[in-house]
Amino acid sequence: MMSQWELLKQLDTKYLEQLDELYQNEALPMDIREYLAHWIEAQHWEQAATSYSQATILYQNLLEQINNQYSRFMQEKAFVSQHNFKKYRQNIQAVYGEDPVQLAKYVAAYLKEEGKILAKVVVDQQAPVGKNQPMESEKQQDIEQKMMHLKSSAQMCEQESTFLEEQQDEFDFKFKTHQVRRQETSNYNDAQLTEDWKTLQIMLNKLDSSRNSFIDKFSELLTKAEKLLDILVSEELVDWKIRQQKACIGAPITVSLDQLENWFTVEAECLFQLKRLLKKLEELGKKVTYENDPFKTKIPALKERTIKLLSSLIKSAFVVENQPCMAPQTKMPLLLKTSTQFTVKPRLLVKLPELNHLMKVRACIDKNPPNGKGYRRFNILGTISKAMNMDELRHGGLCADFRHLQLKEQKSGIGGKGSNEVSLIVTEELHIISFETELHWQELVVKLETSTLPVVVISNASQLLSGWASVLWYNMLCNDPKHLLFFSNTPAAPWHQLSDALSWQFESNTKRGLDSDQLSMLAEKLFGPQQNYADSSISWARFCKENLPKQNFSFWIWLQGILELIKRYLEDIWNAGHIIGFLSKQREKILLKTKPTGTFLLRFSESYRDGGITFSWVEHLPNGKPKIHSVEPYTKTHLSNISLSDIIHNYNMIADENVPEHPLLYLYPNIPKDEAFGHYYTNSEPGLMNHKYLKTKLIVVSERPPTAVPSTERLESLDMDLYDFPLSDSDLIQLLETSDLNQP
Amino acid sequence: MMSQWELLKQLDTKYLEQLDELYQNEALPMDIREYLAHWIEAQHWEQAATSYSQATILYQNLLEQINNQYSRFMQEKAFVSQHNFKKYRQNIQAVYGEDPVQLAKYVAAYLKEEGKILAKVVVDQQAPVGKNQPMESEKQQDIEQKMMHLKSSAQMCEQESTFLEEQQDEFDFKFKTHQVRRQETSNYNDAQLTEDWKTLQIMLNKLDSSRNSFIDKFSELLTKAEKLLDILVSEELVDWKIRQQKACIGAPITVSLDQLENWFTVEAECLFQLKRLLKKLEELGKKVTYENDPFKTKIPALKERTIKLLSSLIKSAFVVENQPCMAPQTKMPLLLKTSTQFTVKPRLLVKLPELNHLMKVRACIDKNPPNGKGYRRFNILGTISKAMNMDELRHGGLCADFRHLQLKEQKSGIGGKGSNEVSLIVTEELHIISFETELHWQELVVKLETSTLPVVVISNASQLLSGWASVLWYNMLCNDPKHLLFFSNTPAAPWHQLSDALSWQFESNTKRGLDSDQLSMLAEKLFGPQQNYADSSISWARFCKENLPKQNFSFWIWLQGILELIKRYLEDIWNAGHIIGFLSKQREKILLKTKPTGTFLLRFSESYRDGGITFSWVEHLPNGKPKIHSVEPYTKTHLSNISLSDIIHNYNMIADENVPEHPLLYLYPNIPKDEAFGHYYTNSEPGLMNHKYLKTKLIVVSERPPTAVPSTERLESLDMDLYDFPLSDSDLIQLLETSDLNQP
DNA sequence: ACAGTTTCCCGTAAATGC
DNA sequence: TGCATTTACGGGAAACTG
Repeated sequence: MMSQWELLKQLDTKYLEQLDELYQNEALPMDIREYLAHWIEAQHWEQAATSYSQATILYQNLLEQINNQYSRFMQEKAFVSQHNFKKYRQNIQAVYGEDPVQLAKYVAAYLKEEGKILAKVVVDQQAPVGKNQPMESEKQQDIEQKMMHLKSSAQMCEQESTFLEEQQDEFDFKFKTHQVRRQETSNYNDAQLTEDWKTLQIMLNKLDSSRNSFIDKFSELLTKAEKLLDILVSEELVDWKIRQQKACIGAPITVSLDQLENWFTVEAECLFQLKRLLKKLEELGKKVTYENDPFKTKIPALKERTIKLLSSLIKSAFVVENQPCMAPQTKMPLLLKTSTQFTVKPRLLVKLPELNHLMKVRACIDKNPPNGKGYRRFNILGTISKAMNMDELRHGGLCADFRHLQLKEQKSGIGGKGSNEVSLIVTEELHIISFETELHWQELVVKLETSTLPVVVISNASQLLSGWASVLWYNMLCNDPKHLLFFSNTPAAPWHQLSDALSWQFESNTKRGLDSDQLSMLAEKLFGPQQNYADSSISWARFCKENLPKQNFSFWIWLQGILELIKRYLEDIWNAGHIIGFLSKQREKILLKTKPTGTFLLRFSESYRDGGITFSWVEHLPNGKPKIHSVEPYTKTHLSNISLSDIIHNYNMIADENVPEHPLLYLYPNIPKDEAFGHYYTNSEPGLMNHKYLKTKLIVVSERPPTAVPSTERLESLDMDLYDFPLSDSDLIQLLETSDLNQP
Repeated sequence: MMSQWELLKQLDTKYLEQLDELYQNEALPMDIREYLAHWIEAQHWEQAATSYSQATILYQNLLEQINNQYSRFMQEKAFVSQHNFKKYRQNIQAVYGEDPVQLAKYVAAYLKEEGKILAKVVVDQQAPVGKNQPMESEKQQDIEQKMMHLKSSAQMCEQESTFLEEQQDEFDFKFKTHQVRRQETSNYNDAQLTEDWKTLQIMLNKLDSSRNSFIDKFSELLTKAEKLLDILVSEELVDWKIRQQKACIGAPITVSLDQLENWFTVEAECLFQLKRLLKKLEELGKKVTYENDPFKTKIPALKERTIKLLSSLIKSAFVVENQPCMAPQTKMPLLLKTSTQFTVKPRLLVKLPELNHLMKVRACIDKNPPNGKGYRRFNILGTISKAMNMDELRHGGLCADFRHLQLKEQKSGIGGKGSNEVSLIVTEELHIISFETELHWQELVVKLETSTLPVVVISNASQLLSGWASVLWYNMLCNDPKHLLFFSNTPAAPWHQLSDALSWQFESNTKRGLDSDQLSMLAEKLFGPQQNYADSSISWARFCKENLPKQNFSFWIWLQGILELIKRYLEDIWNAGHIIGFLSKQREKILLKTKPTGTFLLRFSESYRDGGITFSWVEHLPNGKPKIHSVEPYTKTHLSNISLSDIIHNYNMIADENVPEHPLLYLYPNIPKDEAFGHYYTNSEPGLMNHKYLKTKLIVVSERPPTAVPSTERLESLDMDLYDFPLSDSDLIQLLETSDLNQP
C-alpha cells in the first residue's frame, strides 16, 4: 500500500507548500519522515503521547530505525546521507532523550496535520464548484439506496413469480385430476367431487388474489423505477452535463461517468429482468386463466410501460463523454480547426456485455443548421461510422471512440435560404456534431441520438484565442446545450463567474491559478476601481472585441498573451509563486516603498499584446524618498534566448567608466534573489571548446539615467535632498570629492 | 538619358568596390563627380588634357559649376554640403590653379576607368561561364547568316515558281492555240504550224530545263535546311540545355530561349513555305506534264523530305523552359516536396500565331520508371492538361505554364518487379516529369514529347539540403538528361567544377560569391593542405554523406548551415564584404598578428552544424607577443535577438569591480569598427514609454580569463614578461600597488 | 530497436473573397 | 478598397514503418 507520505508527495504545489511549512519547525527532520515513512505511520504515536513507557519504546525503536537506515547508507556509500542521519540521531537523542513523550506528541501532531492536508485535497477535488458537497453526497446515497431497493424488489418479484407458478401448477394439477376423476367415475361419490370442487374454487380464488397482488406490486415497482429514472436523467445527468461544461473551460473537476453508468446499468438490468418476468407471466396466464384474470387484462399495459421506460432509459443513456477536441494537451475542447484531426467519444451508459460491438454509431455535423446566410457548412472526413465497444482491459465504458476525424468546409455556390439573418463572425458561429445509432435487442428497437456541445470551427491557429473565448463564454453562461444563436445576442458575464473562469485558464495550463489579489487587479482593469466587484458584469464585446484603452488589443488577447508567455517561458517561477504579475503600478509602489532598497517584484506589462514581464525595484534615495525603477518589459523574443531568471541574475546598470551595479537584491517580500531564482540559473556548462573560445554570455543592462545616483551604497550616508533634480556630471564629481567616500 | 555615373551606381557590390577604390586617390572628390555628373560627362577632358587653353577653360567652367551647385545648396539650406563644396573649390584652386591640364588628365582618366568597369560588367553578364565568348558570337553570326540565306533562298524559290508558272502558262496558251488553229485550218499554211510546233518544242524544252533546275535548287535548299536544323538541335539547343543545367544550380547566367525560338520559327516558316510551294508545283505539274517531267518524278520525294524535316524540327522545338520548381525565390529548382505546389513550363520554340491554343499538353510523371524495388511512385495532382498559348502582352513564348501542381505518393501494396536492384535513399531517387502533345496542322500530324531534368522528390523541408545536394551533383556532372540511376554509381567531382558550383550557391542567394581565398580554405578542408587543388576531386559520400572529422555533420550540411545563417542574419555585412568567414585559424593568426591591438575579423565556426560566426581580435601583450582571442561562435539563436553588428558594437569584457573594456577596434585590415558596422547598429528608437520604463539592451560580455591582463592600457607600460603564467588576485594587486597607475 | 521517412500541425505570410 | 477569412508552407516534432 502507498504510504500517506507517498500520497502527500504527489500533490499539487499549493499543498506541498503547506507541507513544507508544516515541517519548517524542525521537530522532526523531513529526511527521517521520508526514509522511515512506513515505519512511522505504522506506530501508535497518539497513544504514546499519553504514556511514558510506550513513548520510550517508540523513541528507542526510532533510534534503531535510524541506525538501520544509517547502515543501509553505508552499504550504498551514500556518505552525505550517512552524515546527516548521524546528526539527526544525535539531535534526537539530545532533544528527546529526557522526554520521549514530547517526541511522540510532535510526530502525532505531524501525522495529524498531514492527514488534514490530505482531507482538504479530497474536499477540494470533490466539490470545488458546487458548495453543497455534503448535500451532493446525501443525494447520491439516496439514489444508491433506491437503486438497491429497486434491485431487491425486482429480485423479490422474480421469487414471487416462482411462488405464483408453483401455486398455479398445484391448482392446475388438482384441477386436471378432478376433471379426469369426474370423467372416469361419473356419478360416483358426488360428495367427494363437490368437496374437491370447493377446494379448487378456494385455490383459484387464492391464485386470483395472488395474481392481483403481484400485478399491483409490479406496477408499484415500475412507478418506482420511473421516478428513479427521472432523478437520474433530470437531476444527475443534467448535473453531470453542467459539470462537463465547466470542466471543458478549465474547471479543475473530474467528471467521471462511472457512477452514472453504474446506476443506468443497474436500472436497465432490473427493467430487462422485469421484461423477462412479464413474458413468463404471460406464459403462466396462457396455461391457467379465468374470467377477469388480471394477467389477461393488465399485463399488456405493464409490458408497454416497461418497454417505454426501458427505451427512455436507453435514449437518455447515450451521451458524449469526451467533447470534440483537437490536441488534448492544449486543453481546448470544442474548438476545431479545418483540416486538423480531432477526437470525440460518445458513450452509452448502459453497459451490458451483450451490447458490445452491437451498435454502429454514425457521426454527422449540423443536422439542423440555423437559417443564416453566411453560415458555413462542413463535411466530416475520416471514419465517421464506428461500432460501440468496451475496452475491458482499461475498465472503459461502452463507447465509440472517434479519432482522426477532420472538418472540411463545403465550398457551396450560394448557401443562404433566409438571407437577412444575423451573420456572425466565424468564431461566433456554432456547430453541432451529432451521433446516431440503433439498438435492436430482445424485441426492443430504440433509435438513439446524442450530440456534442456547440463547437467553434476555425481555419487557422491565429483564430484560436478568439474561438476559445467563444467556447469559454458559452459554457460559462449557457446551459442550453444547443443554443446555436447564442452569439447573436450575447449575454454579459457576472464577475463572480468570469473570475473563476479566468483563474481556471491559468490553473488548467500551469500548476497555479489566480489569487484574489491578482483577480482584483483584473477586475479593476475591466471595471475601474470599485469597492466590490461581485455585482459587476462585463459585456462580450468589452471582454474580447473592444480594445483596451490606449491599446490595440482586447482584454482577452492581453490576458492570453500573458498566459502564453507563462506557459512557454515562465512556468517554473510562476508555479513557484515568484510572479505577482497582476498588480497595478500604484499597488506596486505601496508594496515596495516600505521595503529595503533592492527589493523587487515581477509584474506583467499592460501594454504588450503578446505578453511582457518587467521587474521593478525600490531604491531609497538619500533624501529618504523611495524611488521605483522598472525595466522595459521582456517579451517572448527576449525570453527565447535568456531565461528571466538569468536576466535577473545578471542584470546590472552601467554608466560609462564606472563599475556596473547590480540593483536587484530581494524578491518581494524579502527572499534573497539567489534563493528564489538560483535554482533556475543556467550554469554555463563546461562545453567542448572551453579552451578554444572565450566564453560569452548575454546580459541585460540599463544605462543609469542622469537623474539617478551613480552608486547607491556610496551615497546612502550623504544626507542630502538633491536627487530629485538632475545632476550634471560635474555636480556628481563635486559631490564625490567633497565626501570621503572614494577611499574604501 | 541616364548618365554613366547613374549606371555605375546601380551595379553590384563588387563593381562598386572597384569604383570606390578608383576614387580613393582624391584627385576629384566623389561628391563633385556625383553632383556634376552630367556636366562632367559632357566635356571633352581627353582633348583638354593635351591643350592648355582648353584645359583652362574647363577648369574655369568647373569652378563655375561648383559655385552654381554651392548656390543651390544655399537655397536648400544644406549647410554641410555648402561647407564641403566650398572646401572642394578651394582645394581645386590650390592644386590645379597652376596646372589645369593635370585636372583634365585626372578627370579623363577617371572617366576612362569608369568606362572599363562598365565594360567589364557587360562582359561578365554575357559570358560568365563559357570562356569562348568571341567564338560563341561568331557561331551565332554564322547561324544568323545561314538563316537569312535560307529565308531569302526560300523567297527566291517562291519567285522562281511564279516565273515557272508564267513560263508554263505561256507554253500552255501557245500549245492550246496551236491545237485549236490546227483543227480550224487543217492543211492550211503548214509551214506556219510547223514553225509554231518548233517554237513549242523549244518552249517545252526550256520549261523542262527550268523545272529540273528548280527541283535541283529546291533539293539543295532542303539540304541546307537539314544542315541548319542539325546545327540548331545538336549544337545550339544542346548548348542551351547545358547552360540551363548550370543555371539551375545557381550559375549566374541568363538562359533565354528567345534567339533559339527565333531561329526555329524562321526555319519552320521557311519549311512551311516550301511545303506550300511543293503543293503549288504539284498543281502546276498536273496542268502541264510530259514524259520524264521532274515534277512528277521528284516532287513526292521532296515533299517527304520537307515533311520529315518539319516534324523533326517541331519535335526538337518542344522543350522545358522552366524546370519544375516549388518556390522560385528559394532558388532550388528540380527539388519537389510532396503536397507542395510547384510550377513547370514546357515551351514550343516554333512560335507561329496559328498555333496559339491549338495544342493541349498533358503532364505525367515517371512514364518509364526504373525497375527498382523501393522506387516510389507518385501521382500529379492539379490541372495536368493545358493548352499551349502565348502571352503577347508580355512578349512571351508559346508555352503551357503549369501552376499549382503537386505530387502525392502512391501508397501501393507491393511495388517492386525486379527486387534485387539497388535501393537508393529518397534524395538520390530521380524522377522525370514528361509532357506530351500533338500537332495537327496543314496535313501535318506530329506527336511531341519532352521532359524535365531528373527531379528529386522529398516529403519534408528537413530533406531539402540533402535533396539539393543531389540536384547540384547531377547537374554539375551529368549532361545525360535522363540518367535516373546516376546515384547508383555516383561519380566524384573535380574541384575546378565543384568550386564554381559552391561559389554559385552564395552568389545566387546573396550579392557575393566566394573569392579564391575563401575557396582555398574550403579546398583545404576537403583535401587537406596542398599546393594546388586543380586536379583534386571529391567523392559524393565525402561531400555530403560522411561526417567531417570530429563533427557529426557533413561538409555540405556545414556549408549550407553557414549560407542559411548569412541569408537570414548576415546578408548586409556579407554583401558589404565585411566577413572573411572562410579562413583557417592559422591564416587568421597570420593576418592579425602584424596588426594593431584591437584589429578583428569575422570567421565562420567549423564546429557548428547550423552555422556559427565568431570574431577574433589580436592583443599585443606587453611582452610583445601577439595573442589572438576568439569568442564562442554566435548562432541563429543569438542572432535572432541581436544583430552581429550590435554585438560587435557593445561587446565588452568585464571583471568584477572593474570598468568594462571594449576590445574590438578595427575591422581587418584597418577599418574603424564604427565605420564598417555603424551603418547597421540598431539605434534604440525613442519608444512610446521612454519615461515609464528604464531602457534596457542586451549585450554580450565575456569575463576576462585569469591568464589575461585586467586592463591592457594600464599595464602596457609595465615591461614585464609575466603574463603567460596565471596570476593570482594578490599578484595582481601587488602589481597594481607597486606601479603608480591607479591614480589616473 | 531504430533510422529513414512521412505525417502532423503551429504560426507566419500571402492569397482570396466579400 | 479594406477587412475577414482561408490557404500555403517552413520547420520542429511525433508517428510511422519496414
